[in-house]
Amino acid sequence: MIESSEQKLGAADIAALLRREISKGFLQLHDRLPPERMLADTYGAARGTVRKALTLLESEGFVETRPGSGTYVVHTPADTSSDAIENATPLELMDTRFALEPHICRLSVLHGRRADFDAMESLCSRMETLTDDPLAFSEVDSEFHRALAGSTRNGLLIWIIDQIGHVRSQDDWTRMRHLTLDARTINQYNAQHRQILNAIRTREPERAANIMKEHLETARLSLTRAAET
Amino acid sequence: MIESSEQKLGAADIAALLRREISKGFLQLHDRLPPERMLADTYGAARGTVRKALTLLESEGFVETRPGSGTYVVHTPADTSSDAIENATPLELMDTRFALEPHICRLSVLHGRRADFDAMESLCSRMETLTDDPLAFSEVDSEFHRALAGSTRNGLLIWIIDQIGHVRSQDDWTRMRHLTLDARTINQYNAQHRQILNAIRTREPERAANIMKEHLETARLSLTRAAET
DNA sequence: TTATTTCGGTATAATATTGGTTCATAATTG
DNA sequence: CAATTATGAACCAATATTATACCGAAATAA
Repeated sequence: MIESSEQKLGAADIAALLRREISKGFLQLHDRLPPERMLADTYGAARGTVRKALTLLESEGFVETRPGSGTYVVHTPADTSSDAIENATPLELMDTRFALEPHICRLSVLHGRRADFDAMESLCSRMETLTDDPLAFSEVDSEFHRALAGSTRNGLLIWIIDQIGHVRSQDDWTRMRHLTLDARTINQYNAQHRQILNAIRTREPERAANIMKEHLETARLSLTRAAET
Repeated sequence: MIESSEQKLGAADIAALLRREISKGFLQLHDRLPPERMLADTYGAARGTVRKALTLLESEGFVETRPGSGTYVVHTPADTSSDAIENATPLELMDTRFALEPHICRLSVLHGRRADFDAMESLCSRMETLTDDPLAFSEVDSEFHRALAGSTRNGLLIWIIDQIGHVRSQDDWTRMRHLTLDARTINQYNAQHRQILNAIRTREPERAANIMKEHLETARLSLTRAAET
């Protein structure tokens, strides 16, 4: 939660805590939860509140409660947020983008529509007003690359780009990324975005792909530059 | 509205912050947000402002607010995962492989080890004994491409290849795929696999990538050929 | 086996917390 | 300047939480 250090816990909060215990593996399949009265004690809540929390978890399919016996874990956590995404390194991400994005440019030439390009154009314009706000810039930058992927009309590719977008927003190294984003670099990015968009508009797939490669090379450089400091 | 350092937060800003909390997983599905009054306090805004932000998030479908109870997270962006994979078409998959696999060849040249190549070699040998068992062949074929991805040592790429491997095993069009796999086609694939592996072993990234493109083009052709029948 | 303890299931009334609303005032923006 | 937006306080209605008591099912010990 956001800042719930010393706050009275409600049923939803207790449910949230237990949900995390389960998906982190501290409470495993078929484990029995502590008795309601004990949970009430450890969380500093009344038994009725704990009971509501358990009812919530039961309706979500996490636990099963047997009268007279106890409450048991029934749900093995779905690996929604996969390790590969959470532990991906910046360099792994760069290599992946090197694989995907130039070809995405080619596909955009094939399948993109006027409206897609117009949307990307307006994103370019917005980015050009953000040369001294690295944080806002990189958010719009993500939107641009997402819009580019969207113009391929390829649901699978779009999904992949979305997934690795979650990597990009990973805390500890977006920070690193922002360190390297001075106004000069941002201007360079903006110019490259425009060139890519123009090449796609004029239906030059290889040129678009090549500029994208340059663009990624620029990004990789500023990344390694940041890693050295 | 450009400065992000230390400024009074508007409704849109607070909405953006909360949206980030949700998409980063700090606020998970079914979690209850802190009470409006507390949010107002932590963000240094009036309750009415927080309230506007929450209304925004509710109209975007991120949260749901229940009078007398609280505001709850009802949407996490990462849970759309399986749709894209389950509904991907064979052609979408081909385009995606066109994006990924040639570059994977290049990375394999950079990061692959002797043991990786030996493993791929033995897969090649096994495939060459399966010219008249399309089903077994395509299973080993998947293994080969997976092993190729593995040789990049890039966890993110490997994960992506694994994911789209689930697409390839989709029932109704593995059937379509097997229709096109006569002995002649399989022999062609086998030859291309060998060529790719050799190019990687001799450290020729571009040649490996180009043969992979040919390989995929061959696969695409036999796919469209199957679709016409 | 029986007796005892532990556990969840249920009920109740008083109290606390939460979102919903309104309004006059101050601040910010164009 | 005018217009929009944020503020802070008050009050209302809906809901949650608490504290307590008692019941029946299940596990445990004699």
